[in-house]
Amino acid sequence: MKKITIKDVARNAGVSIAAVSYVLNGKESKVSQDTIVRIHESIRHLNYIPSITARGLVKNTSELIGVIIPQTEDHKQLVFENPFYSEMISAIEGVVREYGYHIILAGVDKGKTYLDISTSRNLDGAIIMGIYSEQLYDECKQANIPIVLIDSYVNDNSFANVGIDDELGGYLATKHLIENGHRNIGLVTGMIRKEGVVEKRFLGYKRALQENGLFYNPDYVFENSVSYVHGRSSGALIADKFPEITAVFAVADMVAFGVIRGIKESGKDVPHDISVIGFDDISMAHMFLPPLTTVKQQIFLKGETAARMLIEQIQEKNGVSVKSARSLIPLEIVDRETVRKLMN
Amino acid sequence: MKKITIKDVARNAGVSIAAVSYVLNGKESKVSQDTIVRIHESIRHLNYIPSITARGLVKNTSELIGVIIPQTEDHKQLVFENPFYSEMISAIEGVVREYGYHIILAGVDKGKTYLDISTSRNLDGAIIMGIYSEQLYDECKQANIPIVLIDSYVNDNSFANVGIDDELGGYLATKHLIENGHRNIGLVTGMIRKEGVVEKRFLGYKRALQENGLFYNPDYVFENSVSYVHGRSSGALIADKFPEITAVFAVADMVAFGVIRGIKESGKDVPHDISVIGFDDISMAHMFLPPLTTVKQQIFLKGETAARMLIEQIQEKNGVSVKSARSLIPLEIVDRETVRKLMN
DNA sequence: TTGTAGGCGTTATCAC
DNA sequence: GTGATAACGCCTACAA
Repeated sequence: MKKITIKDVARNAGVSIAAVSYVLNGKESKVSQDTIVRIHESIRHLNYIPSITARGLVKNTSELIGVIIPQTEDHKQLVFENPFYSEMISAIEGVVREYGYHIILAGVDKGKTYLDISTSRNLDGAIIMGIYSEQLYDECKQANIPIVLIDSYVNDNSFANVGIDDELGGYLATKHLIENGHRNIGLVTGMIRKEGVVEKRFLGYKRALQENGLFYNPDYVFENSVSYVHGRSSGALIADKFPEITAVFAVADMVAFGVIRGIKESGKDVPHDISVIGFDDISMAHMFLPPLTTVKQQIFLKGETAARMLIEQIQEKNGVSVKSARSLIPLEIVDRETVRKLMN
Repeated sequence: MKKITIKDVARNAGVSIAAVSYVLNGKESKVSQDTIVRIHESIRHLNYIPSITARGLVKNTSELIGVIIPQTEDHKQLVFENPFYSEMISAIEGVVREYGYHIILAGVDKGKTYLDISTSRNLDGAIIMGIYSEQLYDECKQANIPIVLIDSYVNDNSFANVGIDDELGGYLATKHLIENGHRNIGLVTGMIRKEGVVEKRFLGYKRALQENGLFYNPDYVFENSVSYVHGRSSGALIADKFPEITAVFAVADMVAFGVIRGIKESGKDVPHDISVIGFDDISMAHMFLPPLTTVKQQIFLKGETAARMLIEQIQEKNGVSVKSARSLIPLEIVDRETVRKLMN
């Protein structure tokens, strides 16, 4: 089955290759009405589909957008256990497709660096979710294509940026607990790294305590990884050894699920004995039992925004590149059934 | 920032373009030891990365694999609410990357057909999950590239195939319920379409009933969509109006979550009043409360297998293409806490 | 062993 | 309006 090319169309229509290319690229003003229809006919007849590859070679584009997402520790699979990422990708894919782009999904590997795939594939742009080593960002700069970062606090105006105010989120979550009468509030969290999302939430937690005259007790922060298992063991621990803790703030819904499980396994009830608030509002949050009270970030909107910003940057190749744009998605508490009002 | 090409490397190393190309393509036997090292040095020095695009043009490859996944009704987003797909994609991406391929994620749209993206991008292969219209499969055949179908019952040996024995799965689930003493078993399911995954599970359900001398009651099947919401309303309905039903088989874990929610909202308990078994064993199944009893299909293995089969097909371009391979992933009941043994 | 040159499918610049 | 033709970056006979 021979591949049919622009040449075939030209021959079939009895015109030059250039003519075909013109109508293909909307420069129909340069071609007579007559040939236009002849060409269109041939195209349909031959079922011709232009090769993006070939076009890319000359135009130096690929209509491809890289989406980098975190991987599990062992670098074996993408971090998809957390639906957070899939929801975002879904959003990204949707808008990007509108503009004729496709996304290429990749975890960054040991051997192949990001830069490799970016330049070898001639990516038109990239969206990077999560936090990585300095090295990655350096590579990104070298790649020299539009990039938007999601949920990153690197302060580099080579990149556009979309995220949320994580500090505020942590603050809101904790305040919500406090307003419901809780005084001893645990924090179950991943590793608190400088300038990381998790650190900000932690900071918000501390600020809320402080503003309300509560004592910050380091023993109440259970720091390990943003995972269900860590949540689960922490939940059990809290239920067993910290009877004074009446509420916990988990830095992600997945963690919160674990916490609730752990608490229940220790024979206590959520929210009767211990209240729990999560963060993210992944779609599972409202399906969970009991439905999870959480800090809602509009994941879908976040992905959409990132994609829109990227496309914009790609298409304005010429104009003043408004690189260092920064977009903050608003936050909001969704009060469901895992936080109980303490009366006393 | 000028893009550096093979030409630059050649010049820098003081050799011909061909020589560089040779060492790049492992035909080092055609080049002297001396030039090899010179070339390697230049490559590293210049930080040269070959363009897959350009290579693709001549070799007629793209090192790109299309992954087609279902979309929501409105065609606006990918069906990622169900983590089932993300888990599989993660698996696919992992193995495919090992071989230097990348995956391109796309929903099939109204305008752009699958064929469009396949030929315009020059895909090396594709993995298609789910069920589509005849038209898609026709297009696939035209595309004339290796394709493996996941969870499809189209009987066409142009395609390799990986799936599970859905009929058996439905049978196992139902039998498990029966073995636990249940007699009136509801089925909550998506649309039962000819030759669809869901139909098979339904058939298995019927067979189990029959083999155990139970009456198949059409009123007990709640057919609508494979979704949480449908599960939820069905659960409520069953709890309210069908007191004789003591167990339900939900054709997907997501549905089961909904069923359980619906039942609880109607003031009944799972599994005390009504038992529920799901299907898939997505990772959320064991995190749910109560942990879901379900038919485990090894989602990760499924994706991996599909990817491996595809790669194999792609790389054997020459040899007898073993297209119509079919791989069945084994099934197994995972007994957790949503099915109760009835004593009577 | 090394280099020259044609070609992969497009686009875009020129002459005609 | 139209059509050669030179790129784009790379691979690979074929010659040298």
